[in-house]
Amino acid sequence: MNRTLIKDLTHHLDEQVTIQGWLQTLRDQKNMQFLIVRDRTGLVQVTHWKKGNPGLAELISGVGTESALTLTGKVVKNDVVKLGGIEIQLEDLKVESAAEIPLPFEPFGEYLPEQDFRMDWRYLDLRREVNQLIFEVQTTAEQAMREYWLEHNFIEIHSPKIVGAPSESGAELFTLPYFEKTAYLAQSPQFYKQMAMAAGFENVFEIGPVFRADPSFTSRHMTEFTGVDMEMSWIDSHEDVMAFMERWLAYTYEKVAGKHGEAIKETLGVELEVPSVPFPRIKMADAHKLLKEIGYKLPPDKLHDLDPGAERAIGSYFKEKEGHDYVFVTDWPFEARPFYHMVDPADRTTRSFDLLGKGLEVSTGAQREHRYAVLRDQALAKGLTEEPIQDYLNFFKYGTPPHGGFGFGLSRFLMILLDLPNIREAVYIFRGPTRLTP
RNA sequence: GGGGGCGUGGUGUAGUGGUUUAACAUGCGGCCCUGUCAAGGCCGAGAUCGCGGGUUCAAAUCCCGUCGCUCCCGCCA
Repeated sequence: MNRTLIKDLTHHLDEQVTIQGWLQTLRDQKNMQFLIVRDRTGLVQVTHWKKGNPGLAELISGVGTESALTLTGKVVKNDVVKLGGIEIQLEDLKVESAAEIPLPFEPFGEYLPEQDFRMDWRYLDLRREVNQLIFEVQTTAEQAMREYWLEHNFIEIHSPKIVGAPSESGAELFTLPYFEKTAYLAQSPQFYKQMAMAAGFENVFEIGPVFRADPSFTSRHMTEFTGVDMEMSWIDSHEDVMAFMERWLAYTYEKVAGKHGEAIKETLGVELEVPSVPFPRIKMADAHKLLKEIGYKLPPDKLHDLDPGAERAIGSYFKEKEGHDYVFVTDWPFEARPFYHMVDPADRTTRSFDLLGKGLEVSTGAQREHRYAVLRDQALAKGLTEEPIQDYLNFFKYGTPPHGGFGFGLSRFLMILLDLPNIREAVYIFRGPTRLTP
């Protein structure tokens, strides 16, 4: 099979070609049949003069839209044709796989079913151009991230997703029967990437699944998502992590904008702007002052934290003030952070940050506490006991460099990048508290 | 887990107490017309209005319960 892609048809004028794709529209007339055929690269009109081949005409009449076809014919220039000014004069057609009639919904209709229904028929939903673009962008973004890491001597790791002990709070863990024991699905690669620091890998990254048993019903939570994690050694503070991260992210934007900028603008109406480096930074204490100034009232139980409304307020403040989509909120109080974040002796804040993108929390990072005794004491201060985290604490017994890193949500990043209103549009298959299929 | 909203043919909507044999669009089936191109025209099938109970002479419409979906909050990426 010598398949020609639809986007390349203009290079084959007056030649016989074979194309493969889906029937998007059939206009079945008295004398002529017009088939609009789609592959990943575009659309083309295929014409058939019925009297030339009545048998073929009959076959075509019975083909449902979205059937998978192989078509052979001659490419001709025809200015009358509104779709690209070319058409294929059909000679042969093979129905590789007929689509049942009717379809559950029309992926290319003038309106879309509600999201939950589209999720039921995700493979049809994904046929839409915008969805193909989203995952092309994701592919390019991940490649750019890897490129940047590899240029900076990072090692890729794949940490286990079946774990024997909680890696952080112990909440939000899925349990799993494991022979005679109970295991858990990893809620984070946190401990394992720190283990790589103890192992002398110096710089590591991992892109992999993360599981959270939190029954969260929002447009930005999933029970399984792809975590983008990295950890780097020999840092002085969280500032080193942020400085790396913003360049890494700007590099990713450059690559995505270069490859898909036009398509993104055309299909999604979003003008990609590569964020300038450095990103704005604001310390948590100052963020609280800022919120007071701009009149955002935090609930009383949020004295050491931010709520989503505050994050959106801070995001739009920096967008307006500095024209920046991203802002680091740094130096969080220990009360709002996990035990392994390093506490700065100067002001008792942690050397940590959240990265907000368009007001959405997309990443959390920190310098980690690498001193065994201090780490143990911080765990105890959080009410943890040593026993379940002893394996983790042991990482810091035999020479572990100062280090830090971040976790970053891949789908949340796509939401921010492409202005998607719901994380379910930014992930291949959504997993939520009540969504286990397809 | 707490709170709000929604649930009407396959799909998207209209209808918020009686004039509704539930309307419109799209899709589906049939016929007609035509090198069509967001094709057009005519006809047709398709919903006991999520489910259960109640109020009323009368319920898609009001009330209660329940289920489903959804958004917000909590929590986080």
